[in-house]
Amino acid sequence: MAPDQAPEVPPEGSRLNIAARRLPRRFYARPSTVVAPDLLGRLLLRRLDGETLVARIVETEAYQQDDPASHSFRGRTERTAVMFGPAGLLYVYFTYGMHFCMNVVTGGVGEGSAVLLRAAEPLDGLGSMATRRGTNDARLLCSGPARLTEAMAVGRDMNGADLAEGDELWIAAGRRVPVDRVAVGPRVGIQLAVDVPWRFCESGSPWVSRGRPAGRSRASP
DNA sequence: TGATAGATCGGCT
DNA sequence: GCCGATCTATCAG
Repeated sequence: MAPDQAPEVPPEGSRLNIAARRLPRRFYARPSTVVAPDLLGRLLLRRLDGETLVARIVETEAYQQDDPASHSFRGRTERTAVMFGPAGLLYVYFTYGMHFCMNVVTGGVGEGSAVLLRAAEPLDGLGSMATRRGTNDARLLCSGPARLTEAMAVGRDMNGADLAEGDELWIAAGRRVPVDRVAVGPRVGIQLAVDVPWRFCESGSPWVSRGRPAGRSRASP
């Protein structure tokens, strides 16, 4: 820990207070390109075995149906059905034969839009996350969509979970990242529609995934 | 420190 | 069959 950093640690009570405010369904019932940047700084909470894991969202990506890179692009299938459901549901998919990623469904029913949760800053339950991730490096716990999903113990069984009402997984208001500290860039791992800058992350955050927006990468000591 | 290949399997062409 | 909203290990410099 660097003494010169002097991070402002909020009192326990204030953190709990912030964490208690669950985002309502209407928060998600907006265009994915609006919800995605608005999710930065929010708190992702997971109740697991009597413990509550907490992670602060620092990176997201927006997807829409008229988007060749979106799973919903080719219309509704059994796999992508949740994406076409009501806003606030969780869409979990399996990829590359070994990884799960999680999205929050946005917009209206039948719209097929969602926001991919790409990275977060672990706040509580680090031990539990570390065990599942198989590493003690805090930066490697949630800095990537599949990493975040594994750290939060989200799997296929969580597909379709309701973040607006369920008690296993939800998102609390936290503190929104100011617009001037939101960095925008092209999405990661996408071959199509690379010109669409729908990736959002907290500027300068050490918790974002690798493959940062090209251009500014201020050297780290 | 940075780039590259391999792992591994479900969904879609 | 092929490719993918990824991660990790390994190799080169």
